[in-house]
Amino acid sequence: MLARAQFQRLDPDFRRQSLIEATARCLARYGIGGTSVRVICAEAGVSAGLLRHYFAGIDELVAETYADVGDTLVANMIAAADKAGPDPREQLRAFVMASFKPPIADPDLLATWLAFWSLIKSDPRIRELHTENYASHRRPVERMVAEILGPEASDVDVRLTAVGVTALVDGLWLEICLDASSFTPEEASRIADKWLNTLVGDPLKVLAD
Amino acid sequence: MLARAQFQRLDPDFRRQSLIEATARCLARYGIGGTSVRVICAEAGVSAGLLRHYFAGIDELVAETYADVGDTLVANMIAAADKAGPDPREQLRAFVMASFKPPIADPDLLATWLAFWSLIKSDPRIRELHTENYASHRRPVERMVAEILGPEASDVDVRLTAVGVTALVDGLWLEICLDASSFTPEEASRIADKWLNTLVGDPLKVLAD
DNA sequence: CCAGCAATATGACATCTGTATAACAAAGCC
DNA sequence: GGCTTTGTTATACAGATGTCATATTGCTGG
Repeated sequence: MLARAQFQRLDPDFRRQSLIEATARCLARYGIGGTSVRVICAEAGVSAGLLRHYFAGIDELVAETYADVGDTLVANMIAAADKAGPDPREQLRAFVMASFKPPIADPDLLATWLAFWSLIKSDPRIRELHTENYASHRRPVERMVAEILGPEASDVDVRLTAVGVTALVDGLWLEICLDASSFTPEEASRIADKWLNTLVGDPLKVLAD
Repeated sequence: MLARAQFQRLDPDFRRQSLIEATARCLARYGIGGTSVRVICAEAGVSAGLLRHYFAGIDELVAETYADVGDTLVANMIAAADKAGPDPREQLRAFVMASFKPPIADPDLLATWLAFWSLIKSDPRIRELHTENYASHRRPVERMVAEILGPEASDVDVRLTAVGVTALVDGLWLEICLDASSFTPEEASRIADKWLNTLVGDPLKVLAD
């Protein structure tokens, strides 16, 4: 009887990445409570012991998954902004609108995100990653806002405007992921447009009055 | 030797409530992953077996905690709105501003909330409670918005305006809880004020243009 | 084609989980 | 004061968890 190969020996980098992606799928599907070493490895089609061959433990794997998902997300949004051309106003608009359509407006993504957020309290590494990711999300917003408002705008104006943009986008994103039936992506875009016009419509001293 | 009383026999309603509050504290402090039957009961100063004397299981206890925390939250915000007097505009403003100050703007509360949200995917009861709580949060917003916009405003206008208010408030609340250093409650209020003026400044056809 | 290394699998481990069961004890009733 | 009720504890159990030590196995350089 011819013995079938019992496993495949793959490129280490590929295996690492496939474990990370399996973790993301599990977090999206089962939440943090249902995502264990064995569940992840089954999803990746791999024995449970292999996890510790590539990662110091499940906590490290989850952290690397956070970094991976977060980077992909920010990269997606920046790519959307870049595609909008050179006008910073159009860039910001594209950046914002990308949040209301797939793959960003996605209940699975929110579920994954919630799993990460729920670890911030207990896991210092996750807390660190969150701070980094949040900064790399806000940085481009502040850059675009600064360009739109022009050099006369104060730092406070820029900062608060960016905060306002981020807040509305996060809130709409949250709601549309939690309950897609409460409003459509187009409606979200209309709301966001109104808000953007208000915030960056008057080029001077928008919020610090 | 005089034997000390080994436990206290308390009013069932009181014990139930103390278990619920202990659960809320544990969720805030340790997250969903660190909140087990034994941890909750230790926090409540009670033996582990007692949980099942008052609740069908830990899932039910967590669900009741969700209902309790959610109701308290909504009640707080409605109380803030009521204290603002009869003008619906001032009511809405007070309702919104309450989100940026304690006890609503509180990292522990967000942590608790994240724990609940992370269960929506897997626990149908939690999903149900979320829908209810969300509705009871939006209902007063829509009521106030409708009063402000007046009878000429279409249902779509009212709905989308309420969505916009809720989204900005949620986003600002999220950010201020996650990182209190990024802006102050006063700054959040200024941003929200600007948004409210935009949304309900023009009494007609605000968003459906 | 063989040797040796590294990727992968296997099984065992202590610990923690939620729950079930039974013994205990505190308060109320007669 | 004894009895009943039931709030409360203690213990045990099966299963799941993360990790570890060890045994395989696939691949590659000679």
